[in-house]
Amino acid sequence: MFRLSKLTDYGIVILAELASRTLAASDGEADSTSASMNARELAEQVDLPLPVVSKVLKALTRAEILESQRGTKGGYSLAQDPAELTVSAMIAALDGPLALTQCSEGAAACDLEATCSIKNPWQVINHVVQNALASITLADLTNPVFTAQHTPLAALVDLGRFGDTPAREGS
Amino acid sequence: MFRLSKLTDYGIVILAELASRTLAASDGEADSTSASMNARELAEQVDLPLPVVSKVLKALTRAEILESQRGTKGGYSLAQDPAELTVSAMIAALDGPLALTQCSEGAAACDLEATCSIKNPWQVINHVVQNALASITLADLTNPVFTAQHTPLAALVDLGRFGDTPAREGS
DNA sequence: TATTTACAGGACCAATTCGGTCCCGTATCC
DNA sequence: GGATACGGGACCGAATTGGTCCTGTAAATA
Repeated sequence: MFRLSKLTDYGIVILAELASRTLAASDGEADSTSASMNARELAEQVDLPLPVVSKVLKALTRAEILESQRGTKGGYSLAQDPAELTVSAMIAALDGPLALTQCSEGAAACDLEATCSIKNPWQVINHVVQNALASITLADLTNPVFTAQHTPLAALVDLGRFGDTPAREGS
Repeated sequence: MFRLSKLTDYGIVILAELASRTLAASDGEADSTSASMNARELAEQVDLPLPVVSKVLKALTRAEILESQRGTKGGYSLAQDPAELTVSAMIAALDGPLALTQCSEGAAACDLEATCSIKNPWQVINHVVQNALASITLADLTNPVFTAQHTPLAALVDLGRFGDTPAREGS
């Protein structure tokens, strides 16, 4: 069904939570100090079982998207500026690298090589999707413009269209 | 791992085969008459088990991407102009509608509603990906520009605007 | 330094999904 | 009427996935 795993879904929700906390706490200095929350707090906040949240957090830490602090006052905090952290990176951290099709995984993974005439195009598709996902950052996700209920999504939606696709101007 | 199913993969290979046949046969009139091939021929051509190919063909027919002809001289042919048939449509036909996350599937599918602050952005992401996939057509896939081995993919990648390396990626 | 808190890393299992096969029905051609 | 081919599912084994749990290690506090 071409969907990403629940873990990834959770992960992004969690990151969004952390990002909004960070935003709420410090104003001027965005990436210097991120809010720190431990697994339990986050689990409550997001209303998911602790073990699950914990699992996700570990994975994100391993991917260096989060930083962890052990001990009594331990917890997790963002390791990157939300504006630099792309959706594509989050997905890669939790779901593994984007690989829509066998062919695109690597050299000999696809045994249709001989007859498959569109090997390359698949890679192209991968790239297009990859880039689409790389064009959205965590900051975008927590941006009130998007969180509002009935927003002119159109702006961002058009983003994906190839003719006009500014929106990523901020880079 | 955020990949689409093998069935979809096969489907696109099959469609590409059919499209290139069509292209080879008729020149001027692109969509008026599409090449017709039966399941067995296609299976051989693509080097996949007949039952599998057959399954894919049925699904594509149901989605009205292909037209079928029964009987002795039966077979399948493209129901649409390759230039009009998008990758997104092919995927939808074989993998179901694009729905990256529970939230985006429909109203009450997601029980995190209360706490999930990024419901809407997920939909945005869906759309962005959707549009990325809608920007590539079957005709593109059979275009020699793409099928050539080491092609300037850059062209298409840039197509996505997002530039080759989204600046953010390399951070 | 002993104790408590919290993360790290896996092992593990149940449940779902996916890939692939098969079968029976119907339409078309000869 | 017989042969060919598509149509629609049922079905099953295999591979993932979602979720839990357990053992270790690091940090803070008394």
